[in-house]
Amino acid sequence: MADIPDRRARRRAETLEEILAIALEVMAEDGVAGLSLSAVARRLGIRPPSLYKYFPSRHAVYDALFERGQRAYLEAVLRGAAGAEPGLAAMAASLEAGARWVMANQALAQLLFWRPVPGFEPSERAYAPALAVHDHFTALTSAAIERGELHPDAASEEGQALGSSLIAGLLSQQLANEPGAAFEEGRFTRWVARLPGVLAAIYPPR
Amino acid sequence: MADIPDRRARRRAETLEEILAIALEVMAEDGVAGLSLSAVARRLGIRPPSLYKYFPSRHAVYDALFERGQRAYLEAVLRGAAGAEPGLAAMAASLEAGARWVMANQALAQLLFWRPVPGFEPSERAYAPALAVHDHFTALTSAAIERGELHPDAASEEGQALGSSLIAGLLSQQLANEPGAAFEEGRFTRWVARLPGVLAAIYPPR
DNA sequence: TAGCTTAGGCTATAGGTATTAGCTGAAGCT
DNA sequence: AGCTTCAGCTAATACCTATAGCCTAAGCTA
Repeated sequence: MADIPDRRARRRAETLEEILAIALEVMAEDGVAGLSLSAVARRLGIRPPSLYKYFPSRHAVYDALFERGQRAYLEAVLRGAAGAEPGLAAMAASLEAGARWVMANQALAQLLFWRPVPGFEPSERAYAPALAVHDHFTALTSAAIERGELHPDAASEEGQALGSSLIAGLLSQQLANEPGAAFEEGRFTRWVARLPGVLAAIYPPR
Repeated sequence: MADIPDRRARRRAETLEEILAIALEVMAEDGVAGLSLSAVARRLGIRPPSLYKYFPSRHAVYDALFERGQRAYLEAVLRGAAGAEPGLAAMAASLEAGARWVMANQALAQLLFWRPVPGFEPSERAYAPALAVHDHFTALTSAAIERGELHPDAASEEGQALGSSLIAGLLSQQLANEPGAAFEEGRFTRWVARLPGVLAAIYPPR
């Protein structure tokens, strides 16, 4: 009773997970915008309309994936910083952890950061973790400034814009040009570890 | 006779142009991957199958747009550099001209640089101008090095990777976050003019 | 000018997609 | 034991790309 509080709900949750996992498979094969509910249903062994018992629309599937993706990315970025000395070292660790996550979850990353699906706009709820990621990097920047590793201007709006563009640029280039390369060998990902140094060169302390 | 060498061919070419122009409109409204030949036919006032007299497939339309886009971008980038002093000044002018082109042709730029259409791979012919763009920026870098504005390492593979990531990052962030902003006001595009300075900070001469 | 060719439109059709409506059997609850 | 509800189903609508084949008029040629 308390052991199996709601059998049906559990089975339902399992099926839901299965659907999302298959959707990721399909996206990895056919591209993010190429996700087809019919293909998902086929692989799951049911008819397409039955999927609508779980998600009200194709966009709802994207939204669920978007939310899980943002959460997972946030967690990766936070865990990356956790073990490191605060300041630029933590920033380097966090950026690298995030970049590794992106390279390991390319289809999902494209959905999160490039919005390649025509009519899809994530819900506020799904977008929330992205704000936490932003706050996290703002905090890392502030810590680096306090430690005298960066000029205070690095925390300005323009500094944040440049910082986010740096990592976004490296990853978008890596995904577009060498999606299969290992993190250590990627022409672009190899720069990730040096990104805090780049930032320090542009915003030298004092 | 020599005046109107082939009337039919001219009309055909006109219709072809019209189709591509409408396709751009549709892409701007419904997203790059949301291009529908039926919508194009509807706006042109013909039935969808008639479009196949002009293009053998939807991908062929993308390919024609891709080629024209690459050509136009190449021209923008070359013209930008043309009036400027060689070296970093020319690089700044060229980057800015390219960035302005991207912001003015967002749908096309997404097709060119982000490949958001599931099965679409541009033909070699359509891709050719992209190689010229690459060569152009390599030449600009070399000139800057010769003038003592950059360290020779800027011409290395890793230097080129960073340079292309810098501009790609700024533009992808601008398009994703403030697609409607004017070039001068964009939080990210405002960095474009300072990009050569950034490069010089990372690869200081001597 | 008369006749032939063909480009560029059309309809019909096949097979794919998302989505809605409504039926049904069985699982689970009371 | 009976009731409820859930999770599947089929059928149908309204799109989409793409192919096959018809038909007309524009344009070329004898």
